[in-house]
Amino acid sequence: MAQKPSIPKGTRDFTPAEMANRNYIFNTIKDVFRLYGFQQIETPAMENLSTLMGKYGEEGDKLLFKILNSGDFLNGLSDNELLERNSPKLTTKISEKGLRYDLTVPFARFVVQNRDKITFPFKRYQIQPVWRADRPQRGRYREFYQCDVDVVGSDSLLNELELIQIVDEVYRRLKIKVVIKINNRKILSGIAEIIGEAEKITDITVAIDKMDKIGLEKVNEEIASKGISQQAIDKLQPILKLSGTNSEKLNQLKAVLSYSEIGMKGIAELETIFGLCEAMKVDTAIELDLTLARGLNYYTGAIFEVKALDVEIGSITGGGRYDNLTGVFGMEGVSGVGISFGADRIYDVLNQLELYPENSVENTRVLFVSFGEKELMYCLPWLNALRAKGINTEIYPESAKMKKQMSYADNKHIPYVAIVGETEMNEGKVMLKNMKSGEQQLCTLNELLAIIQ
RNA sequence: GUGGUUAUAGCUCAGUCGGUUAGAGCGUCGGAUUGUGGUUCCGAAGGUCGCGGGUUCGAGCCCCGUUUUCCACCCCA
Repeated sequence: MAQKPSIPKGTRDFTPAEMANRNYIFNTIKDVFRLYGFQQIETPAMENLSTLMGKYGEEGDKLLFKILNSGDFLNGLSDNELLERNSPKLTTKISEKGLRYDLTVPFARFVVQNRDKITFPFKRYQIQPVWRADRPQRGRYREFYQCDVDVVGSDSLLNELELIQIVDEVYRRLKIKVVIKINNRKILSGIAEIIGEAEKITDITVAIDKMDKIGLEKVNEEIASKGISQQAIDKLQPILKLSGTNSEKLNQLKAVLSYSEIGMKGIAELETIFGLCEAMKVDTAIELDLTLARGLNYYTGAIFEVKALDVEIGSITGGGRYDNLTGVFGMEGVSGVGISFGADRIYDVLNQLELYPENSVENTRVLFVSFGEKELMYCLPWLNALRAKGINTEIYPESAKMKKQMSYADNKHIPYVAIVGETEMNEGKVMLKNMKSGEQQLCTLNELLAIIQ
């Protein structure tokens, strides 16, 4: 055998059956997005590296797939530069493009670049693959789809509400039980401020984000290792051990954060959002979770994460508010808030729970079986007529044996087979076989339509 | 990037202590059945045992390297 073909690690092929299931997810999500007035855009798979670099932290830069310049990419490089073996420095000289890492940064770029063509508040959705040079493992791929919805150019917390409603509706339709975890970056900032470590906020949030995984003790260890004083860590404890309902937690927080203006603002925002959700009777449980920090450093207000209740897979949706995302591209003062559905993880969840609907509408409804040139010419107008009625129809393209043609129909789960031979042609009919019951009858075109429609 | 793990037919996997010609199920193809699939029966094709090197009289099996798979960490959807 020749060399076995393969695909890059962390990437996947999708069979027709798998695509039917994936499209079910994408269509469900899309339908809900449109229901709330969001419009679709697309951006290129590759962006200039200058757009991407520095937006995801230094870790993110490493996880970017970089595209080698075309042609003689070593042209203009001195031998000295090559001998230095300084990869990051060399990278900037031999690669100027990279594959997108998420949809949010390209979207920010899009807004800045197309500001003359869009009306604010701009509500867009975007469903495209993103790429990360990560090491793949369960629920983690190097190529995966994100389904982003964002609103830019509006500070209103109504947007946060609508995003929560979208989450609520999407997972209701997909029949996945979830919990929405919510937090607010301003509260985290307030906490850092109160304990006197305002500038260590990132370290603190990264550490407490791991609360679920490694527990209180290890979180404290990690915080300490970042050079935060024991005194500050002590002050942090009551906050990490918060309990009760959302409003109980908020009240406890109010007591702790009363001297932090920003912290109190975060609390007020959360109270508003909870109030709105209650008024709108959002079904899904919403849980204030201070350990929710998320790595992306551009969130400034609400932070969301959605976890599936019945499957262990990490978060399947995440997002938040970022006050000045377009600022890095020279457009100040535009606030945005958005969330991203991880289609591939949702796909894994649905696979594990087998929650797909039965009807595969995309499938062929009728297969014509025929035995030769004459029969073929007889069938083709029938195919035209059925397709004109919007019925998915195909004909087996070779005059193969009946057994083979029937097996083909069977494997493709085609519910009806129309058999055409001498007898049928003489009568101007076809023999229609129901593949499930095995019954068959001679039909005119209208009789056939009546049966299969 | 760090640590561990895996690799045998298209797929899922057996393969004893290192011993002759590497097996099964499923799938594919052909036949039983020239116009009837899903069930059954018969038969066939399909392998550089991931790749490269080493140890040995002899390696799918042991050793080294490399690639790959999966898992944990980092990080994340």
